[in-house]
Amino acid sequence: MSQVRVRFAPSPTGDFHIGSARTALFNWLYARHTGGVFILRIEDTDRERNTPEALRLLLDGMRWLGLNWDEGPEAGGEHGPYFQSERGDIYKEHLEKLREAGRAYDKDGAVWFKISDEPQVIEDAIRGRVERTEEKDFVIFRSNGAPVYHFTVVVDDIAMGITHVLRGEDHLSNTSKHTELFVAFGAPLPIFAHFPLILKSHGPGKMSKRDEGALIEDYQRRRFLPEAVRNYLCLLGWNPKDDSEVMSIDEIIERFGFTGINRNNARFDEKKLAHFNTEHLRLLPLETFTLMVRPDLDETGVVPEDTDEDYLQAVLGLCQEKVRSFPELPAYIGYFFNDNFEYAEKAHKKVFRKGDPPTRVRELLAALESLEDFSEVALEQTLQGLAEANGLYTGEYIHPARLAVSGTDAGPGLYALLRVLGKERTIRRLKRFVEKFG
RNA sequence: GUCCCGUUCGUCUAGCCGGGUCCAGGACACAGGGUUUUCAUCCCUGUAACAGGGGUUCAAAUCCCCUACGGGACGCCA
Repeated sequence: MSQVRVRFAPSPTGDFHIGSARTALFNWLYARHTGGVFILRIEDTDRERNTPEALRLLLDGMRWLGLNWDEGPEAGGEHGPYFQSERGDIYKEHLEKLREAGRAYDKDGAVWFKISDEPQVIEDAIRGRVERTEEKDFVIFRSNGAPVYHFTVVVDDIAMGITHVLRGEDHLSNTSKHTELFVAFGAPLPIFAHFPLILKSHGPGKMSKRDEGALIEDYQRRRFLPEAVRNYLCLLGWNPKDDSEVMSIDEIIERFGFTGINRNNARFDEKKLAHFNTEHLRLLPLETFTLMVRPDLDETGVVPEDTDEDYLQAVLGLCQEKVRSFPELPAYIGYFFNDNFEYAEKAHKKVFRKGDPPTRVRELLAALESLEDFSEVALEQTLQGLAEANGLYTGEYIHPARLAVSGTDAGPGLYALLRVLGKERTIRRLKRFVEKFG
C-alpha cells in the first residue's frame, strides 16, 4: 500500500483550542504510527476572520505539543502552497472541471454545486458504514469570488494526495457533501475516520473556546508539561485497551490505531489532566527538571543569583517529587535560600501548642554543633539519642526543628531537609529561633 | 423541524465484533484507614455503572427492535 498522507487543516481565526489540538494529535499519531506524512494546511479562505496572531498561536501550540509537520508552513513540501489563500488558481482550475461536467452553475452571483441524486455511502474507519443523502445544491464560490470550505477541502485533499481524513464527528454530516465532490472530480475517496468530540466539563455541549481550560495557550502559560497535556489528550477518545495511562509518546505512537478510538463523546476533566502533569513531572530526570523550572525560579526571584549550583540541585532533588506543578515550586522551596524567612503563623501555633519548643531547639543546637557528620543516618541517631536521654518522643524535637529551619510545618523529611541545608545553615537557623523565642 | 452519530461507576474508560470465565475490571475524583517527624508523597480499603422497555437464547453489558436521553450537522463560517 502507498504511503499514508494525513493532514491537519485548521483555520487561524482565534485561539488554538483543545479540540483542534486533539485532531492534530490524532492525525500526527497516525502518520507517525504508519510511517506516513503529516501535513499542515492552513484554511484561511475566510478573509474577514483570519489573523496573523491566531496563526502564530497555532504554530507555537503545535510545536509546544511536539506535533511536527512534514509539509506545511515553514516546512515546505511538494504539494504547496499550504495556505488556501494562495491556492486560488488551483481552485479555479477545478471549478472549470465541474463546469465542464455540468456540475457547477451560477446563481445570485455565487457558484453552486449540483448534487447527484445518489445516497452517499461513507465507510468510516471508526463508525462503520454511514449513509446520508445530500438534499440540496450548495455554494462552492461566494459572490465575492472566494471559494467555500467544502470545495477547497476536497480539492486540496485530492491535490495533496491525502489518503486518510481523520477529523471530529462534527464533520460527519458534511462528509456527504465531500463525497459528492470527490465523485464529481472522478477522484477516489480517502478513508474517512470521524472520532468523538470533547464535551465541556460542566453543562451541555461540546467544548468551545470560551470554556474553562479550553485553550492550549493557557496550559503553556500555566507551565503544564506538554507531554502531560498530550498524554491526557491521547486518552480522550482513544485507549490502548490494557489500562495503561501514563505512557511515553513512543509507546503511544507504537500502539495508536483506529481500533482504540471510541465512538462516544468524552467530557474534559481538568483534575485528571493535573494528575498526568504530576506523573510526568516525577518522570523528569533531575537535570531536565532543573532546566525547566528555571523560568519559574527566575520570575519569582526566590533563588539568589549567586546560589551554588550543587545546592540548588540538591534542593530540587528533594522537592521534585513533592510538588504537582512548576508554578508551586518557588513558594515550596523559598526558605532554602533565605535565612530570614517568616515563621508561618499556623505552623508556629501548632508547634507551640504543647511542650517547650525553645528548650528542645536549644538542646538540639548543642547536639548538632558538635556533630561533624550531617548524613541522614547520623542526624536521625542524634535526634533519637537526644529524645531517649531526656525521656521524650522524637516528635518533640522534630516539630520544633522543622519550624526553626523552615518556618513551616510541611515539607520534605526532616533528616533529608537538614542534610541538604547543611550544618552551617542549620546551626544559624536554630540560633535565630532561640534568639527569637527564647 | 429534518438528517447523522452515540448511551457501562460523578468523570475517562475495559469488556461488546466471535453471547456463558462480568453479582462488570482499571484510572481520576471522593470517603475511610495506615505508614512517615510533617505534608502537598506513598500504601491499603471503600462508595459507585451495563439509560428504559420488549424480543432472540438454556444463557445477553454483549445480538435485534422500540422509546427516552445526549451530541452533531443542516451558512455565500471552517
